[in-house]
Amino acid sequence: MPELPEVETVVRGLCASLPGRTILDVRLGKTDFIDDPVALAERLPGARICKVTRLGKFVSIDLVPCDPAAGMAEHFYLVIHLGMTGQLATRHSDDPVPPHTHVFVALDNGRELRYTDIRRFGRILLVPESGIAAFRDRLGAEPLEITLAEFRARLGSRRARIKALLLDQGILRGVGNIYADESLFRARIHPARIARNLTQAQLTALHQAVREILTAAIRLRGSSISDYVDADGKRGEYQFRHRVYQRDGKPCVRCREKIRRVIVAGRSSHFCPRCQPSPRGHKGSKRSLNPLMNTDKHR
DNA sequence: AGCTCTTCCTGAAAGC
DNA sequence: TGCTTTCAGGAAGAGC
Repeated sequence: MPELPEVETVVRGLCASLPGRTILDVRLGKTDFIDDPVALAERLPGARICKVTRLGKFVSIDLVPCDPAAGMAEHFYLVIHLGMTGQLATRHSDDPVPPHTHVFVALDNGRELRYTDIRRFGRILLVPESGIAAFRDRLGAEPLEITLAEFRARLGSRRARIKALLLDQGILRGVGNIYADESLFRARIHPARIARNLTQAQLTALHQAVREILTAAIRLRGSSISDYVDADGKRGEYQFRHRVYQRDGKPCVRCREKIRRVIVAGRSSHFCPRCQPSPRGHKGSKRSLNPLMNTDKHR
């Protein structure tokens, strides 16, 4: 499932093949995951691809319309979220087409950009130049760029569970279930901890853990759990480095305790019960009869 | 404010 | 064996 490292890997692949190309034609299969399929089919042909970037888990393709008559044409952006099973790849037009391929963007070099998505949880939309700043702003901070001070400010005062906040794209953009669990394990923080009850040291550790985990995952071209492949159809290798994600029942690499899976914030969460101690008073551990035991010493 | 539930969708795996 | 059921999950929206 594509999260920041997977999308970053796809974007790097597309950067090698798309910029400078002109779009000749668009063909669409199922369109229920496309914001405005008519606009897509009308506006893409003739447009030139300037660059490809990542915005959290979104791929953003910067386009300039072909409009020789009207000199200064406004850029627009083809923005793609890969959802759970989305794949973006450039292929030769006569390469075999995998099932569930619903968007074909023909390029001026005999190749085409294809979007394949088994479950169609992905999204495709067009964003005008005038809307791209607002689109970016309603996403949270880039996890690889956020400073410690800003990280603390965004998370440290919240009453929600830390796992829910890590997954909230309006706070941090790009972290999903795999890297949230892996980051919390590295920082030794239980996923159900309330964010504002964490110590400054724990927030610092988490800030660093998120960046280290994401950086390491990008280096290994992401995690291939089921369907994920990059723009060249290649699988990632970070799944072999997972310490907790989908390792429930297996021994913790640090202490040999069995990794557990629980639902936190509606999502399956994997953690080591010994390395990531449960919050006081939370179900699973006996609630203390002494109310003083439930006060938070750290704030 | 933040939680749970539901919806979207398909294929894999479990259940019978 | 072959059918049916269950589950998984990113994000958004409803309702509490």
